[in-house]
Amino acid sequence: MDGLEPALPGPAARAAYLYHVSELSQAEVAARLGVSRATVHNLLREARETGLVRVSFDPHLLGRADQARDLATAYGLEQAVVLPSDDPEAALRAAAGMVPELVPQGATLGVAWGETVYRLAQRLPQMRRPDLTIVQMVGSMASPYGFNAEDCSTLIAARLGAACVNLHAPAVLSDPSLVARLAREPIIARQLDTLARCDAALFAVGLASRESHIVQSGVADLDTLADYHGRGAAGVVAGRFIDGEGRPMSGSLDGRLIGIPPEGLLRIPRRIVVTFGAARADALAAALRGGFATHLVTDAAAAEAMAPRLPVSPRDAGP
Amino acid sequence: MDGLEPALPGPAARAAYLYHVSELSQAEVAARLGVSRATVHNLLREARETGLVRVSFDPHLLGRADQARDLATAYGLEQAVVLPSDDPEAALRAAAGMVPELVPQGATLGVAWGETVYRLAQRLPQMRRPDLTIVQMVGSMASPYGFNAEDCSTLIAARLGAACVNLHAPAVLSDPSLVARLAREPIIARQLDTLARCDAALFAVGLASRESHIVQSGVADLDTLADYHGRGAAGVVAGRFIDGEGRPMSGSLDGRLIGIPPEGLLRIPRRIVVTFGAARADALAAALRGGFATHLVTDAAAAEAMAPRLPVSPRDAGP
DNA sequence: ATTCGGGTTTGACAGATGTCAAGCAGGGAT
DNA sequence: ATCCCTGCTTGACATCTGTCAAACCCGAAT
Repeated sequence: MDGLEPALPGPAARAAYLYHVSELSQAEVAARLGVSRATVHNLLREARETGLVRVSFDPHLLGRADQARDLATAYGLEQAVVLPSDDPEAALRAAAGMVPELVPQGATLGVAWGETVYRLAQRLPQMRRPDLTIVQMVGSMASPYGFNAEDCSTLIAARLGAACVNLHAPAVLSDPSLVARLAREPIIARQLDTLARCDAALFAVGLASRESHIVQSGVADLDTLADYHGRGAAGVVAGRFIDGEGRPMSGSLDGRLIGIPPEGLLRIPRRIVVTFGAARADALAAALRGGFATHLVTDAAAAEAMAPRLPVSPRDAGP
Repeated sequence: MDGLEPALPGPAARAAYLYHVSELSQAEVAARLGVSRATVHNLLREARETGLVRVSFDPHLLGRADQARDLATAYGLEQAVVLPSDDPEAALRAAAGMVPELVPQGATLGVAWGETVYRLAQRLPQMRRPDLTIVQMVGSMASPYGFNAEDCSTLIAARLGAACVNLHAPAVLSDPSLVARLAREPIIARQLDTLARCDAALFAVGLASRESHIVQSGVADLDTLADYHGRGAAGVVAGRFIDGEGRPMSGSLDGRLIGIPPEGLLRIPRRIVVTFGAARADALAAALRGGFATHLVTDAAAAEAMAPRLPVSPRDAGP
């Protein structure tokens, strides 16, 4: 795990150093390296893509600092970041850029899966953090989106240069007794045990609607959805329905899911939630009320749509 | 300490977001912001200078990885980085870029002073790390270089956005008994106490020659220097002469210096040494032999000049 | 020996960026 | 009211950068 060095990209590193640190122009770098300018350009692109050089962005000074503070105080978050909504793609990239900074040194990071998490994962910067371990928090399902459950954790681990522990089990079974037996299997038990020891978790809040990945991927069928929805389901967190107050709901899925249980999730000390869009504002607000997040990354649209629902005095700041 | 927000540079942040994250061209950003392209360019410069956006550089993949590994194993360092020597200015910038990453979260960082540390400090990226506390490890002296002792710690703290504790005492006094009395003064005692609790230290290795800042600033006069030098002084660490094996030397300065003592320095768990140039190779090697560093940033010139002096088998790596 | 195919490098162009002197706005002094 | 000074903004130019099709290289297959 330490022996296989990832084949250092010598010329790219040299070019990147001369360009970014020595502040030579691409033409000057080309002259020193004895190649063409175009090649230098390609080397620099490579250096960026492999994470050798990185442009990072301080999210705190993004203008929406006031909204972020309001959210953080209202829901007792350690930290909240509100990104501009005008360009969803950019917001996702910005979120991807800051998530790694929210994961502490040496942490074991549990990740859920879903469209948001997957799209975030795709945009994570390439890093080298062998100190991290990524573990899949929710069992797998074949997914209609072109990604499947394992891909989320695997991709995140690959991007972050971290180790990866996948949960080799389906997300849902038809019979609680089978779940119980499976959970006693040593391989699965060990993985569930790792989950209980996570230092951090990364997940999104899903919708309790037929567009939700939990429905699309078949974890819940339409009847199940209708049942939970009829009883007030406000959203989905790590594969579990929650009500408007963020309480995990019981129902026909009880005992049939393989993955971290809500109380286990809540025991993880750092819980990073990434969720965008006004459409998800209600679900997000419910999850926050349930205390699922300690760190939140969202966008202005969601933040504004949540504002009327702030639990207490939204702003008591001075003039 | 938390109330005075540092006046968020709204337009700069907005421009930086649109440019770096949304990946618009400067012209497009200008159109959206209703200003000229040149202004956008200025805003982007400002964003870079204030640390809002930052280009960071992975130092591990810099090509000299083999030399770095040799040094690390030879001297039992946790981490060593060897930068190219062809452009000293660039090496200093690169070092400045990586030093903040070597300082752990929430640490109290002791800093020595001298030309290297000061020049490094000037090139540190602008950050916001209120979790850090910078403390001056060595007493002050009027300095002939245009910087004085306090400037090092103050500048480092300012750059890093950290708190700062300065040592309000001279580096050297004529009489040990006066030092002892001064050290019992509550104000000084408290500061020395903070020093004993540092989580990390940053310093350079100085030369035991008349060019050394320790001589130039008057901590040691020429006679003192001649004495220590005659008895085999190989370098200076945090204001104290060390011999070729890195042992602190006794002499006429005994008991007359105010600042962290060598054994106190060695008790700090993370000791970051930054020293460049073949001329300092001997001094650096001595300091490393004395175990003063856990983390080293140096250049190829110094590394090569040190190579013959490696304590044991320099390279036993494969083909 | 020759051909083929993949990947890399190059040259040239279109477009983006950095620079700088001139222009402009706002505030303080006369 | 006018002037001047300072600091920000602008337009225009010179340079630098990104792109892409054509050229090239090299190993594998015929």
